[in-house]
Formats: sequence, C-alpha cells, structure tokens
Amino acid sequence: MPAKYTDTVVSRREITTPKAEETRERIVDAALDLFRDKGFDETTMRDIAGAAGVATGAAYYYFRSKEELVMAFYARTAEEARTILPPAIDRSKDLRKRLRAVIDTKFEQFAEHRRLLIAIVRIGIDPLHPLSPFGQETEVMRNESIDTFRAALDGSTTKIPKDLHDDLPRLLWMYHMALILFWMFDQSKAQRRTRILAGGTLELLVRLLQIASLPLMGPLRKKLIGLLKAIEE
Amino acid sequence: MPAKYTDTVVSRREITTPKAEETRERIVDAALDLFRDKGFDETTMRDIAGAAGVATGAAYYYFRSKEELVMAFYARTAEEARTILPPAIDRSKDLRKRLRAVIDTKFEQFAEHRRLLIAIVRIGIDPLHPLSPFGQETEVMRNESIDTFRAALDGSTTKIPKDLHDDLPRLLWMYHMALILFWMFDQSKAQRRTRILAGGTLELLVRLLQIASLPLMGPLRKKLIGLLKAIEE
DNA sequence: CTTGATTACTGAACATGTTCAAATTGAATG
DNA sequence: CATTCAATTTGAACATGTTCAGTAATCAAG
Repeated sequence: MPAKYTDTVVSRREITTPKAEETRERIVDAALDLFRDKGFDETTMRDIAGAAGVATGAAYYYFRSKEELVMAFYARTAEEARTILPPAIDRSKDLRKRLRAVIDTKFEQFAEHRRLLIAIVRIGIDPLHPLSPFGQETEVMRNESIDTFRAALDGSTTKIPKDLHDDLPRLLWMYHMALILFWMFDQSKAQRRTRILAGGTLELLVRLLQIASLPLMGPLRKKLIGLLKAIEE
Repeated sequence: MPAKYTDTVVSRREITTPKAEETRERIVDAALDLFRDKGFDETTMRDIAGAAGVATGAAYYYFRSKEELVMAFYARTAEEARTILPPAIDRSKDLRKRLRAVIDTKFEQFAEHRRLLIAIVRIGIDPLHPLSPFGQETEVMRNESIDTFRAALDGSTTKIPKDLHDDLPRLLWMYHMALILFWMFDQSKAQRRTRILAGGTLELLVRLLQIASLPLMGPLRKKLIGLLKAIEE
C-alpha cells in the first residue's frame, strides 16, 4: 500500500552510530545507482535492498518511503552546490551572467539524472506532499536555494528597486524551477532548446529590471507587488 | 505492478454493444463517485469494481489503467464544455470578459473534483505519459480547448497583431493551464486568491496586447515570437 | 562478564494495481 | 434448436510498496 502523506512529518533517525550511517549510505548509493540506470519506476525496493546487501524492509528503517530516497539525491546535490556555487556566481559582476551561473550549475548537477527528476516532480507538484519542493519539510533547502539568488542579486552591478528587493529572490527561484521543469522534458540535443529559453528569458528579465528602476514605473511595480502579496495571502 | 507507459498507445474498445457500453458507464460512474468522495489514491480498483457490480479485473477490459479512468472525467467535462462554453463566451465582446468566461467555466466544472485534478496533474506533468495533457493521446481534446481560446479572441473587439494571431491561442491555453494548477492548490476560501490572480493577470494581459499593437513594438514582438519558435522546435 | 535495554535488521505478510487463462454470454449461422 | 465464435466477464495469481512482529547486534550499567 502506498504511504499516505498525511503521515506524521518527522524526519527519521536523528542520531546514528557510524555503523548505521554506513548502512544508510549503502542503501542510498544502491538506490541512486539503480534509479540512474533503470529509472525510478523500474527500480524495485527489493532491487535496492539486494544491491545494498540488506533485507527488503531494511530501507524502511531509514527512509519512510521509496520517494524519500530521491530526496537523498536532492540533499546530496544541495550539499555539493554549497561549495561549487559561490565561486561560480562570483566569476562576474554582471547580473545576467551571475544568474546564468546558478542555473547552469543546477543543470550540470542534474544532467545524469533527468529521469529521476521526473519522479521528483511527480511527487513534488503536490504542495500537500511532505516532500514537495514547496512544502514544509523542504523549507530549509528551499530557503538556502533562494538565498543563492539573493547573493547573485546583491553582488551584481544591476540596481534593484527597493520595493522588489525582498520578493525578487523568491520569484527568481520560482523562475528557475520552471526552467528546470522545461529542461527535464526537453528532448532536443543537449537540451539546446532550454539553453535558448534560458538565454532569452534571462536577457529579457535583466532588461525588465533595468527598466523597472525608472521612476515612472513605480505604479506598475506597486500593482505587481500588490498582486503578489494578495496571492501569497 | 504499475503499468509502464511505454505500452502501446492505442485507444481501447472501439465499437461496443449497448450492453457493454452500459457496463462501461457503470464503471466510470462508480469510479468518479468514489474518486470524488474518497480521493483518487484512497479508492481501490476493487472498490470501483464492487460498486459497479463487476469482478475486479473487469475495469481493465475497458480501461488500460486506474489512471485512464480519470481521463473519462476529463472527457466528460470536455463534452459538457462543448455546449455551455460558446454561449458563455459570447455574452460580451470585451476580450477580458470573454477570456474570463472560459476560465470561470472550467473552474465551475472542476469545483467538485479538486482532489481528482491533483491526481491528473501528477500523471500529466510528465509529457511522456500517454495521458499527459501535453501528449499525443490528448491532442484532439487539447486542440479543441485551444480553439476555444481562438474563438474568444476572434470574436472580441480587441485587435490582435497579425504575427501573434497563430500562436496566441496556444499561449493562452498554457496560461489557463497554469491558472488551473494554481487553483488546484489554492487553499483560500472559495479560491479567493486564484480569483485575484486571474483578474489581475487577465487585465495585465489584455493591456499588454493593446500595447503590443503599437507599431514601435514590432521588434519586441518579433523577438518574443522568435524565442517561441526556437523553443517549440 | 552478565544482564538488560536500545538499536539495527530480518523476512514473512499484507494491500493494491495489473495480468491472464479460463468460464460465460449472446448473437450469428446452419 | 444446436453450433460456433467472438465479445465479455471472472477471479485467482502476480509484482511491488509497505508494515510489523520478531531476532540479532550493540552498548550501558553493575
């Protein structure tokens, strides 16, 4: 029976012995390898357990569900990003290039796992699901990701209107999620179309931001911000 | 074992006797009732079969999967829309109102089935899935829906730039899909936030269209259209 | 070292989507 | 009516995510 996500939302296995940690790692490694090679749906919990050298139910001691195993992948890339992203961003002061660095890095990290991302989206498109990128349980990771965009903005030469300053990072995060979604399904060679889309929209975006600073754009900004506020409650 | 959607994409049961048609209807009715009352995940194929008074496997004679049963819902609303949408649109010549009529009608039709729509999205977010709203198998229904937007545009007083004429209906269709997505997850009373969002973005949209007709906007339009073409192959 | 408890793990059992070989039905044919 | 054959229906069997009662390993305390 598939787990209902009305279940308690508590992260499991707080503290662990090194031994247990090693078992846990073995299970994650086996899972990610199999997901990458065969796909999420095609990989069986029995496969994973077998490859990790444990019994069928062992994975459930560490993870609440098969889906939670893909979160382990997400967590790993986030960890990695923490070290490679800052230098990538700071290679330029140009806003477009800085944003491009963030997005391109994500794509590189995900490149080998396109199919796995589809599984993540299938799970995460529902904000009520605990593992949704929009949900509670992923809040810490999400905020870290949003802060990355804040850093990209703050260190750039482009001046951001004061009233947009707070909301813009989150908007950019949502924009980058939409791009990732597009990228996932982009069947063109080396995701050429996504590159075009990213380039085009980023240029448009930066230009809009420059225009938005003009004094006579105040009312329009205000309307947009008002709409945003009304929406997010 | 969940069905893999690399299976043949052929619609099932072309011709049927009245008797079989009646059984099929009974299964759909039972399924939709249960989906509405208990939710998609919480409804069992055994439940459905039982409620329809047939054996467990019977549904699979008419539908390839549990998921395909929700398409039956989608097909029914599309059928209904065919009769109620045209008069609703033609109540006004104002583009904003005409578009609003299309969207509001959809919301009314879906109102009782918010949870079911989440299931549809979980399925359909993957364009490789045969039942995806972006996929092959739903092309006919999708085109019909897009044509609705074409009708709303063509009958309005707002003048549409020639070069946008072909692409705009599809863009509007995508916009309305995004709205429906937002609506599905909108927990506010009577989906107040979605209403605000729809009102705000529609006004913005129509205004942009009016501005877009200005001669000096030609290059910008061209850039946008170029981007669209590059993306869609 | 022994004992007790906590942690880590096992594997059978269960629920549910799906398949399939066999049984049933019903209409067309002789 | 009897026969035949395809359409329809059955229900047991299967695959897989998940649970759980029990077993083994590890550790703390005496």
